Amino acid sequence: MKNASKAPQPGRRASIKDVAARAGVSTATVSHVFSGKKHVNEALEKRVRAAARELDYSVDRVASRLRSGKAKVIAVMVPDLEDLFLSRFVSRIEAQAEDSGFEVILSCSRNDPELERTRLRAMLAWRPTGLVFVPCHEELPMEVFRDHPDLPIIGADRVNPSLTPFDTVTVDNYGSGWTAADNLILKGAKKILMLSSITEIATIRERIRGARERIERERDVELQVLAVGSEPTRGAEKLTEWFGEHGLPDAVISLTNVMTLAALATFAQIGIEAPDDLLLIGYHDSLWMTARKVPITTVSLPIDDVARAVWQRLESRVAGDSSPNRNTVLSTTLIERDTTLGRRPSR
Amino acid sequence: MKNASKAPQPGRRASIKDVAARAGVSTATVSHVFSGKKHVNEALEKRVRAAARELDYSVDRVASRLRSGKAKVIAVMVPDLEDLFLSRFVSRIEAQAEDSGFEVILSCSRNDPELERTRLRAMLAWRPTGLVFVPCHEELPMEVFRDHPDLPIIGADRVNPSLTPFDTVTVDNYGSGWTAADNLILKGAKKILMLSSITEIATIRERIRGARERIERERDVELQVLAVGSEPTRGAEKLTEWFGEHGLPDAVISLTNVMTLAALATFAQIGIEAPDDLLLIGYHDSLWMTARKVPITTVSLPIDDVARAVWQRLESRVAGDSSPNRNTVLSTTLIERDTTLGRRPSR
DNA sequence: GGTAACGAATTAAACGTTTAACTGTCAATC
DNA sequence: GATTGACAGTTAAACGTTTAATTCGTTACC
Repeated sequence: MKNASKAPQPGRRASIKDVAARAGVSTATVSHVFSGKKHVNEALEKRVRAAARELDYSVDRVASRLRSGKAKVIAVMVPDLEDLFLSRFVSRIEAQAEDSGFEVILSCSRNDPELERTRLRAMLAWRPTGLVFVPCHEELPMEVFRDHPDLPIIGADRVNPSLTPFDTVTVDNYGSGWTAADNLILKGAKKILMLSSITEIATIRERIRGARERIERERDVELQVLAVGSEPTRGAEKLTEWFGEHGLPDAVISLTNVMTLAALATFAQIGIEAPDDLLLIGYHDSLWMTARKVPITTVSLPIDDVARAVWQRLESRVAGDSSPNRNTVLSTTLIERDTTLGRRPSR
Repeated sequence: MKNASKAPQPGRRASIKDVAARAGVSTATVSHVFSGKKHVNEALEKRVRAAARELDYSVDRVASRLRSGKAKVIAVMVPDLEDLFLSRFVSRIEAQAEDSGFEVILSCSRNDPELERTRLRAMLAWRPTGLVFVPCHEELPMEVFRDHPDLPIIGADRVNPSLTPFDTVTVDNYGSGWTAADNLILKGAKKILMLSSITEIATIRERIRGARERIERERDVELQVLAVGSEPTRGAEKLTEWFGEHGLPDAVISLTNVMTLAALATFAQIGIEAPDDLLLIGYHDSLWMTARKVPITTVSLPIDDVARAVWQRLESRVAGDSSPNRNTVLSTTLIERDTTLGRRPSR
């Protein structure tokens, strides 16, 4: 008879008590073995581990978190997981979190403030260590945060730093619009069209504002903005329509990836081509933009840097940093490719 | 003096006890108010809610889960979150989960079996209700699953149904390869090149096997396979090299999205074009493939259906369905566009 | 008026851990 | 050979909920 084997109830999972009983030690010792917080005799440790294996025991993090109050979990809330920027952002945050030993709980508000509120509430009920939050609306769900006064929160991307009572990391959308417009103006564009899905998103509005303020410095340049919804084929139709009414502009700035596709589809359909017939700048650089006969000039957003900065800030807050909120703004890069080249010699 | 207000400790979060004390009721009543499992007098309920609001109380799901044993949480493990298929898959699963009131914890193995093992262990320590698992390797981490014998698991996509002791939902990769090859053969292709990043992934191998078996039925058609790694520019170089050595094939089947980009980059660089100089079929239909002058023929993978089937299976398992494991295989669609058109009349 | 039946609220025992406080044991120090 | 300290292990009390069992009061019924 080698073990004081008290078999656990048939259906139940083995708990620390079962392991302790089987190994003939106290539950405290078992806990010490698995948490490594106190040294235990080698022979004992072996016995404990053996017992655990035989019972298919594994620590229940829920109980552990309840008692100790500590758990390495961060919550991530984004408005749209299909968005290229956001899905990559989530991927990066996830990687950093895991490398630092954090678990990730994920939620998506699908651009619905009401959903955002309820899902946020549900996530935070798990008492995560921190929250990475990309809001879907300027109106933040403050009552939810009020219920969690000590929760470190880092806002990212679609956030208005000046309205946000926590750290933020954003991209210089204003500057990117300015730069794009500036580039086109220098190439002699007089009539510029900005193409967006919707203009309700803060980041998009900033891009437009940047371009507009640059253009206001010129007397003979005009800026138009066309919002066509997020459906690319429908967008292409609307753009065609617009071209019919207003004539071809000198340049198009498409404010999202999908809008660039809509623009290209339109161009192909009505038989015009950048840079011969107009100039084109897209937003959010992506592999397919370079693998074409005429690679596309784009504004590249520093996703990886945003993720890094967010994580860094979060780790520092979690570690107890209580300095005033900081707004980190990262700048974009205009990657100049063929669609903004000077007109090519021969057509 | 309207309330027996016993203020909670300064730093501490308010617990159910604090709320109970402040509202002058028992903790059970507070619990009933928030869980809705038992009716409580309207006036009392009001008092409880008021007290909760004043104390910024919200239920601690961790404690609740510990006591009740129930929690609606599902774990999701995928090998790569930047992959278009997988990130969309995760998005869909997440949406379905949330709609059914489940929380999602997410982890990414980054194609590393060791990471997969440890992260899986960490996730499952939270005792989720179910697991959606896209493995990174044929060798499944069975010991981890052994520790959680009652956990419903659904394997998806990169999984070999015949080696898997749980439900699976996969795509008919074999059939897709067969169909693609068949299509090209009917158009007279004699020399077909399959372009992949790596051939270690089960799904990729199946696609190749499908094409190979179709081609073996012909006496005068040959199939070559070229693996060029997952870096697109490096891939383009290798492909150029290959063209130099072996001459142009009649058709290229690029087995991933990124490989399609590598192929297009190569074509652009050496000045050839589909379908004039060779035919091209890509995998994984994506918006940018249609918004070109010559839209690309692709094998479309039914991601949304996969996600739906996975979720359906999971819900049924969670509900107690103990029927034998089922392997669901969804078929792909070849969307024929311009890159496999018969040679165009004029060049 | 007595009792049965019911509903609403309370009591107190869990759930599976961690951990402060405690008990031995053994070796080192004077 | 007492005293001290260090170390290894145990005891038992939490952590914040849920919930079975219980109490109490009210109403309904004969």
